[in-house]
Amino acid sequence: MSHEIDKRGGLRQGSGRKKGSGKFGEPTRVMRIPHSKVTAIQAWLNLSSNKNSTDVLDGTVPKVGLGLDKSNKDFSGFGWYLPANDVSFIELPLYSHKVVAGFPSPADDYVEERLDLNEKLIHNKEATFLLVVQGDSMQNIGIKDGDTLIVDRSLEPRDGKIVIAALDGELTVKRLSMKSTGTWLVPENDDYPPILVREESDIVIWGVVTSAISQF
Amino acid sequence: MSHEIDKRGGLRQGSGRKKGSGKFGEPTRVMRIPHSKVTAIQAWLNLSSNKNSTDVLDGTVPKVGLGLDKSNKDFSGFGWYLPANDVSFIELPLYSHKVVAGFPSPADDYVEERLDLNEKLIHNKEATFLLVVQGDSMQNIGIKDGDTLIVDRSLEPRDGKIVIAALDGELTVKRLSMKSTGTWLVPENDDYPPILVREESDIVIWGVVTSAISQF
DNA sequence: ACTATGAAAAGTGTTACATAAATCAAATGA
DNA sequence: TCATTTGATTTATGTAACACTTTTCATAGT
Repeated sequence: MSHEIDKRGGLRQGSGRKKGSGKFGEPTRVMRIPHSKVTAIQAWLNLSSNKNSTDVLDGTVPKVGLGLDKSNKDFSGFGWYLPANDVSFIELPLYSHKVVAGFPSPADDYVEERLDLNEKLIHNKEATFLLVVQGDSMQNIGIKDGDTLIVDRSLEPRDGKIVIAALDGELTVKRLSMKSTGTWLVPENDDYPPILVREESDIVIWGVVTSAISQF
Repeated sequence: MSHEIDKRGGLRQGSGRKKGSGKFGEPTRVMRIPHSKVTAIQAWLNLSSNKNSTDVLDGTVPKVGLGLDKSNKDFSGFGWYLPANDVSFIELPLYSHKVVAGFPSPADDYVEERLDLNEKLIHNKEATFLLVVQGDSMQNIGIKDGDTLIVDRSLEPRDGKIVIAALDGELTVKRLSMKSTGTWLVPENDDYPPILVREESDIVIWGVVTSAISQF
């Protein structure tokens, strides 16, 4: 005769571990990572899974209607932070065009203003990094191959802004365009087509380009 | 009777794919990554897979991710402006906390080296000044109305350099061209003609343009 | 009512596996 | 002879599978 089977457990609704209860709070997937970056990525993952960390960027994180999920919140991780060195100050004379119509010398009274390039170009040094452009997809607005971009990740990506976007694992610089037709990443070069950002697209906005520097 | 077995191949020394011939140039391991960070990490790995480069400013555009859907032909690649500590990170196979500090993080503690834009852009502080462009005569090389130019008076104006020239009392930015036909000030805009600098012209070269800055 | 027990559902790190790509040497062909 | 083809060999790479672990809930037992 059959002895009593333990009736504990059994199929029941709502049992089991809850989704999102892991240390990342979201689903995961496996990726192959080169050894030299394993430690760095682990550190980053630990950083962002640390809830009480005083993330400088909290609160200034862009919210975009890009079909992005809450992954937006974790902007904290990437980009090389190269804040301006606050020790060294170089003040430069700035001549307005009308003034230099004459022949002033840098030492004379025609100097209207002196400024520090760091102050002029970097407004939020903790959230600013630089990168170098390769490619010509933005040449119409003067961003050329080899130019250095100053990127501020604390600025909200708005319609019309030049943004750095990681789309399906590739970094691009494009103009963000939010139309009734959807959200687009628009090159400034007629040889390249605009890219429609679909709902299911895997996209992360890394920051807003505030300046482009060409060196001759 | 046994027919002839193909004798091609067979065990041999040194055959096969070489170690380090993958896109990362080093061994890899699998890691579990939260979905929200997959794109960012992919982008970062693509950026950093410029193996042989020790050039601080260089960066190569990633090739194809194998098996990955990389439909996006339209791209502008980037090179990072790599700070010194990142070079160390690449060259030294250490996993100390110091090295991980090269990994981008919003926390100030993780920034080892700060970049000074003044140092990057200005080489001779005493002889350098800024001015703001008016007009579009140099738009072909990305110098646009409103851009800020960094001008070094200590550099010698040579053929091909972008210079600030005062010609007959008027200040212009042009490319200096010294040909057998004479000395020319050449606009980078087809709507404007090159200007021949005659013997009797009243011309002073104010300096050589080293950088142009566009702000968005 | 309170605790203990065990099944269920999800998380996590690692291994395994199926191709893909790269490389070399023998075989083949010009 | 010398270049090309062929196929084995080796490493690379993305994903599936696995062996746990952890969390959660329903029921049993006290």
